[in-house]
Amino acid sequence: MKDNVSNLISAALESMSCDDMLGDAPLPTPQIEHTKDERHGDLASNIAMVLAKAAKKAPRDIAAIIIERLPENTVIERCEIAGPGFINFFLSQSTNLAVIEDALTQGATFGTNNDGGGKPVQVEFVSANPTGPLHVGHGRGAAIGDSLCRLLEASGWQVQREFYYNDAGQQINNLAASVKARLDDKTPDADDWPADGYQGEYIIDVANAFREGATVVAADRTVQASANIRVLDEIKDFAVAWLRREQDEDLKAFGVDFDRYFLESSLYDSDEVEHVVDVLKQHGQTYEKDGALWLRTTEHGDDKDRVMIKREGGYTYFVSDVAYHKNKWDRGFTRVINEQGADHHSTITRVRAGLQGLQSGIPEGWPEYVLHQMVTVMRDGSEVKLSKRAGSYLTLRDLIDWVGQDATRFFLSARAATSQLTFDIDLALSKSNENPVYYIQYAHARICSVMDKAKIEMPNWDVSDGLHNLEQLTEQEELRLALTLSKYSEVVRSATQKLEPHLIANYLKELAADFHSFYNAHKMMDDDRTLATARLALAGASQIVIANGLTLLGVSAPRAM
RNA sequence: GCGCCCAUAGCACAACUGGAUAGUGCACGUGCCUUCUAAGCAUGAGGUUCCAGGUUCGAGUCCUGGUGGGCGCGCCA
Repeated sequence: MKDNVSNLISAALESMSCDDMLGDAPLPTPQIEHTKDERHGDLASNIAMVLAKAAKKAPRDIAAIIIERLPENTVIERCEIAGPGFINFFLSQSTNLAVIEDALTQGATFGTNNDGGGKPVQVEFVSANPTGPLHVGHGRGAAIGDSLCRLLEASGWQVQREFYYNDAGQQINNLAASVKARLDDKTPDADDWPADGYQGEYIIDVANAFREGATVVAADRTVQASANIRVLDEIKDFAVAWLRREQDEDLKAFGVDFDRYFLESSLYDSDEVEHVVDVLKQHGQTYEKDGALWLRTTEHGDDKDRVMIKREGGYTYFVSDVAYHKNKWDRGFTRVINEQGADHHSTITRVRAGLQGLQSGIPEGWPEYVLHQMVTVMRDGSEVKLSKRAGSYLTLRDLIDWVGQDATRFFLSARAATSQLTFDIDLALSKSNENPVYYIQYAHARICSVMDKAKIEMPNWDVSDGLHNLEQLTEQEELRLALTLSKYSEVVRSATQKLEPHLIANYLKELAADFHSFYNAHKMMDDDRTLATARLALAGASQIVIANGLTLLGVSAPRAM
C-alpha cells in the first residue's frame, strides 16, 4: 500500500524533474507514513518539504504540483495539502480493504516477506554456563532470541539457532569442586568449602544422583555416573551433563529449541584456539609482557590491551570466543547475530578486535549484537536478588510454572531489549487478567467462538464468502480495524530490520484493541447475512494476523478461554 | 575516573528513527451484559517528554554539557 503511493509520487517527481523544476539534487525516495489522526487521511508524505530547498519553492506550492502530476490510479481517492506542506492521501475503500483478501488467502504466510532471500543467518542466544539452572535473565535472552529467529524466518532468512556451552574453564572446575564437596557431606558454611563454590540446593541433587550411579541423557551425550567420588573429572562430566539436561528441559518448556549446541571444549580439542593465537602472532598482533601474551586490542578500539595467555599458562576466555566466531565465519555465516545480556557488552570490542587481527576478510561490524538489559524480579514489594553462588534464586522454570509459558514469554519479549525490565511476580500471579497477553488471546478466542456459531447458523458458509461483499464495511470501527491489519506486514519487516521483537507485541495490543472496539460496536452475525459475511471475513483476517503475530512471539493463540 | 544502556501521566510502557493536537494498559470517576465470550466496550480526568543550551521550516526523537539510575571496566566466564 505504501509502495503503491510511493511509486505514484516518484512518477510525479520524474515528470517535474524533466521540466527542470527540482534543481540538480538527485530525486529522493518519497517517505510515506501512516497518519496518527484519521482526519489527515490514511497516508501522508513530507516530500514537498524535503524538496523545498532544492526547488526553491514553498512546500505547499510543490505539493500542489505533485498532486497535479500524480498518474491516474484507483488507489488514491483524493489528496489534501495540509499544515506546512504535508500531502495527505485518502485511499479508496477497496484499497483499504484489500488486506482482508490477502490475509484470508495467504493464511499462516500472511505478513512474511523474502528480504532475506534464503541467505543463512546464525543466531546465538542464551549460551548459559552449565553451572546452574536458567534464571529469569536467561529467560529474557531466550524469549528475545527465539522471537528474533522467528522474525528472521518470516523475512526469508534461513536461521540456525545455536547455544554455546562454556564447558571449559574455572567455573566448571568450581562446579565439580562444589559437587565433590557435597559428596563429602560438606555444607557451604564449612571451613573447607571450596572458594567460589556453588551453594545452591541443586548441587545436592547432582551429588545424590552421582552417588547412585544415575544415567543422564543430555542434548548430545549420555553420561553414566561412576559413583566413584574420588575422580573429579568424572564428577565434572556428570555435573555438566546433568545441568545441561536441566537447562534443555526448561528451554523446551519455554518453547525454545536449538539446532546446534556448540561446546567450548571442542575448540581446544580441535586446536582451533591454538591456531587463532598462532595467526594473531604471525600478524604481529601480539606481544609479551609480565610473562603473559597480550593482544593489541587497542588497535581495534579497545581501551586497553588484553591478555591472551596467562603468566601461569592457559588461555583467557575471550581467546576461545574469538576462535568460536572464526569457526562461525568458516562455516559460511556471513551474517551472525549474538543475543546476550548487557553485562557482557565489554566482550564485543574484544571479540571483534581478535577477528580483525586475524586479517581473514571478516567485516569490522561482524558479528551483530543484540544486548538485553538486566531483569529485576519483584516479589512482596521487594527485589529478589539473583545470585548463582548464593543458592536460592528464582529460576525460569519457577516463573513458567507460576504464570505460564505464554505470559512469561510475552512479558520477557514485550519490552525493548535496551530497557531494564521489572518482572513483578505478585502482579503476574494475583492479577493475571491484567496481562496484555490475555487481552490479545481473548480477541482470538472471541473470533473463533463467532466462527463456530456462524458455521452452525449458516451451513454452507465459508469465511471467503464475504470477500464479495466487502463494500458493506463502512463503519468507523470496521475501517480502522482493516487499516490496522494492513500495517502488519510493515511491522514484521520493521521489527526484523531493527531486530526488535517487542514491536510485534506493541502492534498486537493495538490490533486487539481495535478488534474489541469493533466487536462491541457491531454484531458480526447481523440479520443482514450479506453484511454478516463481510464482517466475518474481516474477523477471519484479524484471526489470522493475531495468530501469526503471536506465533512470532512464541505465544499460543487459543481457540477458547 | 572511563565506556555502554536508560530517563515520557501516580505506576508500567508506546510513539513507524526528524513530522501535524505525545498515545496505550493499570490505578481513579461515570455508564454498558434477557443480544456472537464483561479476561470486553464507551466516556472523563491526568504531561514543563529529567535539566540547560544548540542544529532547522519543524525536536520526545539528532548534537554538546549537566543531573539521576542500571551494567561493565580481572592474567574470572
